[in-house]
Order: sequence, then C-alpha cells, then structure tokens
Amino acid sequence: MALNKKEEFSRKDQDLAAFAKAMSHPARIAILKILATRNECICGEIVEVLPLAQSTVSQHLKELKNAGLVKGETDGPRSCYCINWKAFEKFSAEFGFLFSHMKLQNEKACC
Amino acid sequence: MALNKKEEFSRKDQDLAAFAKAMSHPARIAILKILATRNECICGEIVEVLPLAQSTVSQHLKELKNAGLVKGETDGPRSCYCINWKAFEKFSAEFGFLFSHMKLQNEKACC
DNA sequence: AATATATATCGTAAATATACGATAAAGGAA
DNA sequence: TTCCTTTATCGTATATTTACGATATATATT
Repeated sequence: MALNKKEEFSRKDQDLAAFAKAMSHPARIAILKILATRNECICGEIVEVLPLAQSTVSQHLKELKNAGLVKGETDGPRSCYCINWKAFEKFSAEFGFLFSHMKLQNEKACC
Repeated sequence: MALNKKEEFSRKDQDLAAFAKAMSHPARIAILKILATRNECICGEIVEVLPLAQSTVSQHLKELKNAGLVKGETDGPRSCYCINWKAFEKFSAEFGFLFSHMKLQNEKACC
C-alpha cells in the first residue's frame, strides 16, 4: 500500500504540486521571505530568527534546494543561500496561470 | 520529537502554508481543475478520471474541504462538490501578493 | 421490504515529513 | 598544528500522508 501514484498524473500537475509542497510549511515560507529581502544570505542568520534547531533549518533549506527554489553556494563553513529567481519566477507564473484559468470558469455558483 | 512547531510562525505564513499544502498533491490539483471546469460535480465523475481508488479520492476531497478550498453538499449517495470560490480567490490573491512582493526585491542576484 | 448505487468512513500498511541531538566536515584563527 | 565556528549529515523518534479494501450509510429503484 501507499504506492506512489503521483507519477500517473500529468507532468504539469506534478510540477505544480511539487512547487506547492515546497511552500507547504510555514518555516519554508519564512525562509523564502528572508532570502528574498536580503538577496544574499547565510544560513546562520536564518537559524537565529526561526524557532527551530540548526539541523532542522538546514533540512528545510535542502528541501527548498531540491525543489529548485533556492540555490546555495556552500563553501566550507560559510554557505550562502539565495532564491533561484529564474525557477521561482517560472513556478509562480505557472501558478498564476492556474489560478486565473480556474477563475475564468467562476460564473455560476453551483452549491 | 517531531513537535508541532508550525504554530510558532506568523498566522499569515501558516495560512499560506496550509493553502500550499492543500495543493501539494497532483491528485488534488487535478480535482480542483475538474471542479473548476464543471462548476457542478459528482465525486463519481472524478473517480472515473483519476487513477485512484474511490476511497482515496474521497479522502483527497475531504482534505480540500478541510482546507476550505472546496465545499460539498453531500445528500445521501449523490454528493455535490464544488470550488469555494470565495476562499480560493482569497488564498490565490494572498499568494499573488507574496510572489509579487518577493519579486520586487529581485534586483541584484547574489549567487 | 429488498436491492442497487454512490459516497463516506474505518482499519491498516507503508511512505514521507518534521524535528532534534550528536557528530562530521571544512575552512579560519590562534 | 590545534582549536573554534559554521553548516551538513546521520540516527532516530514521532507525526502525518497516501493508499487500499472492507464496511457503513443513505437515498433511489424495483
């Protein structure tokens, strides 16, 4: 049980879902906001602000990185994370399309 | 361990995360799309289209309902689900704000 | 009343996510 | 070289999600 059926959906829906998943934890939203405002960042600063252990923050950053929303140059003890604007732009536009496409149908309410 | 730290983040970030979470599975994105195009729907039609068992689809619908994105009038064996446009509109606008607010900072790339 | 149909819920198994402390790794400072 | 600081990774516990089959429930049909 709990087979992974995700792959049986369209690539587009999978990608949107993966993007949404990356943003599905308040810690990761907070991290993205911080990265966006600083536009150059050290993980340590994030750890100080968030109510989470350093290892947990590192894990969240890894997830954002895996999702492609963040890129990091980790050289030695001082690693620098920042928003992958290109990917973020793409995904947010994709979401915008979905939203507006859905809203176009919102004419008659059914229930 | 695995304490729930989510509540220690801002209400706004929690709400955005909850919305993102609702959309974080391709099945739920697919369901929302179907509901949007039909604008009046029976669960059964969804089950026929998706590669999932009836109980699983019902579960996904419940999650969408709990997140407030969908409302359902379930009378007897024939239940009708549809998009809660008011809530959806609110959340998607909120996300739009987040996106555009973040993008405003995208002037200089750091890494 | 009995049956059929559609949907929800229950029970459960497996996968994934969340969180932490401990430890490793890697570069800078003494 | 040795120590310090910073970040990543490992191990692990718990919570949550995902999925299914079986069953319950509730209306419509016969």
